[in-house]
Amino acid sequence: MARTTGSDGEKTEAAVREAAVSLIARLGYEAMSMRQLAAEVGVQAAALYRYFPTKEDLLFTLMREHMEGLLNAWEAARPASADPVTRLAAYVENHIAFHIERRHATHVSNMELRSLSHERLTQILKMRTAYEKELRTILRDGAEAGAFEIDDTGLTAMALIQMMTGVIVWFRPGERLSLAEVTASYLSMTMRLVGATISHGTARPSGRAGDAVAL
Amino acid sequence: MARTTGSDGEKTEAAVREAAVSLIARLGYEAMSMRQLAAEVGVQAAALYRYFPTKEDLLFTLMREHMEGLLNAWEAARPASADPVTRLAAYVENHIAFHIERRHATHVSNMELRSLSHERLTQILKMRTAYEKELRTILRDGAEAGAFEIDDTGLTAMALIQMMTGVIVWFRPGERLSLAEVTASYLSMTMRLVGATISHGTARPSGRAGDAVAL
DNA sequence: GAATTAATTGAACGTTCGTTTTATTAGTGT
DNA sequence: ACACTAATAAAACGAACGTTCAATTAATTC
Repeated sequence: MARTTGSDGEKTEAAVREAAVSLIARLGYEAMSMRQLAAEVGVQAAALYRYFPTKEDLLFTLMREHMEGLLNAWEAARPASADPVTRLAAYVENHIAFHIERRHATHVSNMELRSLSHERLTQILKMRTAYEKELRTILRDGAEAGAFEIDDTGLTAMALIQMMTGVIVWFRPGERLSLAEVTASYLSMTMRLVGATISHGTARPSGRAGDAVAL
Repeated sequence: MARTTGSDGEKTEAAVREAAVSLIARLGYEAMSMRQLAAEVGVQAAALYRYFPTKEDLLFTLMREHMEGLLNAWEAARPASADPVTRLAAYVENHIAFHIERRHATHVSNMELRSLSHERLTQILKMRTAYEKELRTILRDGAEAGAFEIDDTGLTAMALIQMMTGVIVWFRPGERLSLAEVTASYLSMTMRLVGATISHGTARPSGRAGDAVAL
């Protein structure tokens, strides 16, 4: 046989991407075979090579677009305000919303870095560093303005990002906690962690707030 | 050829474990071949099967012993005191010390869970859950005693563990920060995050402390 | 409706994988 | 010195891997 009725390149490529993200997140990049991916899409393995020249190209494309999406989301969400507390809150809210929305893709981007070539790894890490730098800048500005009390800006940024990203490990939509509740809790924890002393306008979560922070 | 001069089963097995942890951490379980592992040990691939019946058995052994080590370390480090702040501090110190000391093994235990059979995965997760429960208990006790201010015990425990474990991603011994400095910073961040209000005896880190906590 | 292009199949290629089998040598107990 | 066991090498197994190629059909263009 050959071309099948109703076949459409764009649709197939989209299906491949979607299935790949899900399969790689579940099995891991090395454990997923091209034949497995093809079967998930409902196509023969050879057909995949019309859209991605190699398996690694497919992985890299998924990762690059994920990171670009993250940077774009922050670009769109970043507030005009110079108030560090507001900026930090926006960063936390955007980070959690984005990562919960794209749990599988985040998993792939965080776990499969070692399967990239050196050059492509560098490219992805550059984007990641740029994103983290945004947080460090907010923390430094806040510390200098006296709004935060922070030991070490770099260390605090890493701690916060790992804490927030970790949400994708245990959070399942529709379970005990809603996205809004989780976000509110993480916001509250973040503000305490950085010793925020200035309040901002976001609504309060379940009731308790910190001593040092009024949310 | 066959048995080589000076060959010793115990030494070979230890060398296999060590090399396996390092290789799996660097390449991933699926990407590491038994031949590669054998070459690292300086032996033929077939020799590995004298010590581990299958590749998955090897992985499972490494993981199980890592988790047992973690639980034992906490058992030994857990303070007799009932003071939640002291107990939380001990948990944080033990967690960071253990994970930095065994960065590679931690990486393996966190990243390669999906390569285990269902039954073995359950076994590892049971140990992990037991360890996390220790933290939840401390947090709940502290909250009930009024020593902590916590929104959600489970969520806070996950956030703390992910924050602390994340240290292995960026920490490199002998770089900018010492283990003691990192531990002190994480202790400080932890205490603020849980809204600790009671001080305890541990020495202060670099200078700044929180508003809510005096360390 | 013929020519062209797009999408896919089915079969095959060489390589590598985890694992098994058999043979051979080093060490150990007597 | 001799039997026995422990530790390995060497070779081979079938299966699965990523990828390529030629053939074939569906859709599109003119």
